Amino acid sequence: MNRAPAEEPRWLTDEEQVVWRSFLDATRLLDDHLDRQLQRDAGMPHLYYGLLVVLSETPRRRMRMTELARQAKITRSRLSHAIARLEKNGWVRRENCPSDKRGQFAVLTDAGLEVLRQAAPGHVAAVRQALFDRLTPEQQKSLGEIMQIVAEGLQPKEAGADLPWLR
Amino acid sequence: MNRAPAEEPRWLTDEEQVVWRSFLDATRLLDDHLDRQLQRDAGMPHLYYGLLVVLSETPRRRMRMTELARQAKITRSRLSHAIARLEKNGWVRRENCPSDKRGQFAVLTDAGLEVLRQAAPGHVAAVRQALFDRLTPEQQKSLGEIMQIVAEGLQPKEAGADLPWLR
DNA sequence: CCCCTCTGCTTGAAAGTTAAACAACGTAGG
DNA sequence: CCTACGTTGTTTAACTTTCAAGCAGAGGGG
Repeated sequence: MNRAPAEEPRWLTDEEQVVWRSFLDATRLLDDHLDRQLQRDAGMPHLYYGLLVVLSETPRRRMRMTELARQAKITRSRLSHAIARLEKNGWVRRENCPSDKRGQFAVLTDAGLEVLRQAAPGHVAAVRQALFDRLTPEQQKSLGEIMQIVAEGLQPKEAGADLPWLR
Repeated sequence: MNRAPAEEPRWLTDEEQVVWRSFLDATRLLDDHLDRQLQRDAGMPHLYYGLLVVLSETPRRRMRMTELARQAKITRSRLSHAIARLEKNGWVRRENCPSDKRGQFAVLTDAGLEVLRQAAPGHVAAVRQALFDRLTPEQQKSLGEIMQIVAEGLQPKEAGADLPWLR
């Protein structure tokens, strides 16, 4: 049997600790801030807003469920519930996929596009004010590179990877 | 009456869009990843683990509820629920504050400390593997600076700020 | 064609979070 | 004192997310 190696783990250094805490604090606060802003101004959480945005940028304002889950980095289950709620609001409707009878499209309705148009300016302003306006161009660039690396690291190309939208 | 200015909002540039999407993707994936890791290895979500960590670093392994909420950047309501759950697990217990009869301390139990000890190595490893090991020292430094700025920007010192732990 | 497996998506229950209201205590001013 | 108001923490209900099945259609041998 495999005995656990029981080596002393590589704890975070003091500097790393500080970085990590700042990261947790910033993301928690930012998430909270944007969720609140959108709940107030658009009547939905940030994630749901993001789904509408993705749909709005798509050729016929529609996308297959799994693909939408992949873009949003969430599970299909979560997406199912979210779309159900957005459907109840009249902002999204479902359509069957002609080529695969199991498939569903989520389609952004006119009402959905309208809600987006209403909320977008306030939302961009909030994002700018909380993030971009506080950073130098170099920091913005650096942030982009870092986040790109982390995001890619967490969605490896290999088969069998534990990706939310495949759970 | 104030007429809305209705100026064209400053939309995100293409570069900013890319940065912002990467940020959302990375944080969403990382959150999911660590939540899963801790749910599997410690039987609790990341946030709850963080509460135990904070308590463990405190003089007598205890902290007032509001102060704990402030450190964790969450609402007192959320904390109340979280502590109730951790209490049910036997990892935290509540104690009355002698000097203020409204006050409560959350106290880390021995069992709580033990669960932390068990889970900590795996958790550090996960954080390293997903974040620190992928970044150069310069990037780590930059990330720290950026996150510090964002976090501070979202918790202004002025009275009347909408901070989660004061809601 | 049949069987088996895989894929796409949904469902219902449990767990976690939010928002609003509340009880109880502290505190400052009259 | 005593009143008014702020603070501390909890509670309820509504909402969101997760987890574990589950169902129906696609796909690939035999």
